[in-house]
Amino acid sequence: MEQIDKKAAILIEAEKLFADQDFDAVSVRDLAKAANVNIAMISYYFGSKEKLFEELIISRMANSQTTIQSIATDPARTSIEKLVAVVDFYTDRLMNNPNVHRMINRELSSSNRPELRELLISKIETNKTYIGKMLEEGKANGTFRPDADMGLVMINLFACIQYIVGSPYYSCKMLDVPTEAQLFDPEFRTRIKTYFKELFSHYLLKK
Amino acid sequence: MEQIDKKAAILIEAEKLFADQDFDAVSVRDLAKAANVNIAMISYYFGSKEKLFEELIISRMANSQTTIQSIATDPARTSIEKLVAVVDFYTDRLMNNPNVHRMINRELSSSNRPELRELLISKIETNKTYIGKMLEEGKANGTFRPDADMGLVMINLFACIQYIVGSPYYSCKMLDVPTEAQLFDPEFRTRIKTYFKELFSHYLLKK
DNA sequence: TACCGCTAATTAAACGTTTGTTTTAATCAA
DNA sequence: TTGATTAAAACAAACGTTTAATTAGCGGTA
Repeated sequence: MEQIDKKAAILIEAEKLFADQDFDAVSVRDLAKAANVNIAMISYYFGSKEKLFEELIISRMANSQTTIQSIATDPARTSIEKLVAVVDFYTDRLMNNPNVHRMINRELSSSNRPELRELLISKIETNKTYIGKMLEEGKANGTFRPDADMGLVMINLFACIQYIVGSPYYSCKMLDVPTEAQLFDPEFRTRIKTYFKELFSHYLLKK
Repeated sequence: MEQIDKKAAILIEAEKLFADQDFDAVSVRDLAKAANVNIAMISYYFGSKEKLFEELIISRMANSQTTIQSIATDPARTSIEKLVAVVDFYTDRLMNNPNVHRMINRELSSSNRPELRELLISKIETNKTYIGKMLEEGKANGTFRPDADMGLVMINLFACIQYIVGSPYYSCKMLDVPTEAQLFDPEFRTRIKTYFKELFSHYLLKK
C-alpha cells in the first residue's frame, strides 16, 4: 500500500501549483495529473480540494511563535540585538518557504475562505504581539526614539518581505534580479537583511 | 438605449467583486446579478469575462507616469522635496483607488494571465525608472548617502502601501485600525506619509 | 508454505452542478 | 424598416465529488 507516497506526492505538487495559481484556477484534475495519481485520490485522502488546501497551508506553516518569543524575551540581548535577530529570522523563514508564503499572501488578500484567513491572522498576530512588546521595551529603556511608529515598522517588515516572496516575478523586474531563484540566494538575503537593519536603526535609534 | 448605463453598471459591480475575490471565484452570473443585467450582457459588451477583467484593470489604472515624471524632473524641487512629493502622491493614488490596486496586487502574485501581468509591470516600471533616477540624482548631488540601497527603498515604498491596500482586512488587525474604511481615512494616510518621510530621511540623508 | 479473509488502496466511470459563452427571438428606438 | 439592445433558453465543456468494482497487502489459520 503506497498511501504515504501518494499522499505526500499530492501535497508536494499541490504546493507548487497553489503557489503559482489561485485556488480556483487549479483543478483537481491538474493536481492529480501533476502528482501522477487518480482524481479520486484527492477526495479519498483529504476529503475535498478545499480541505487539501487548508491542510497544506497549515502543515507547511511551521510554528515560528516559539522562536520569535525566545528572541523577544531573551534577557541576554539588547533591544537592537533583538531587532536584528528578528529581521534575520523573519527573512530566512519566508525565503526558506516561499511557496507556502505565496499561498498565505494570496489568502490574506481575498475573502474567499474567511475562516482560513482568520486562522492565519491569529497565528501571525501572536508574533506581532511579541515583536510589538519588544519594540515598546526598546522605547522604555531609552534605546529607541519615543515617537517612532512601531505599528508601521512591524507591518513594513512583514509586508515588504512577504511582498517580495509573494510576487517574485514582479520583484525580480523591480530589483533588477535576473532570475526568481536568485531572489532566494544568500547574496540577496544578505542584501535584504542589511537594508532593514540599517533602515530601522537609522529610524529607531536616538541620535 | 441604455448601453452606457448597463456597461458602466457592470464595470462598477465587477470592480467591487474582483477586488474582494479572485478572478475565477467570481462567476458571470455573480457579475450579472450584482449589476442587475442579463448574463449575456457581459459577452455582448466586453466579449468575454476575461476581457471585461482586463478592460476594468487597464481603464481604472489611470496614468500616473506623467505625474511621477513631472515630480522627478522638476528643477524647482530639491531631492528631499521630490522624495516627499513621491511618497504623498503614491500614498494618495493607491488609497484613492483601493479596489483596482487590490486587483493589480493579486494579479502580480500569480501566473494566471501572464500577458496582463507583463502589461502591468511595464506600466509600473516606467514610474520605477523615474524614481530611481531621482534617487540616484540625490546621491550625485550629495543629498543622499552614497551607499544607500535605492532599489530596496523603492520596492519598500511600493510593496508596503500596496500590501496595506491589497490586504486591508489583515492590515487592520495588524495596525489596530478598527474598520477597513478607517484605513483610507485622512488620519491614517497622514500617519503613513509621516512614517515614510521620517523613515527614508533618516536612512537616506547624510549625517 | 499455502490459503483464506479482511481491510485499505486504487481505478475508471459516471454523477449532478456550475462554468463561460452563444443562440434565438423579442423588444426597443429612430 | 433597420439595427442595436435585451431576455430566456440552451450549449458544450469543465468542475468537484462519488460510486462501484478491482487490486494489493497483511495477519492468522491450516
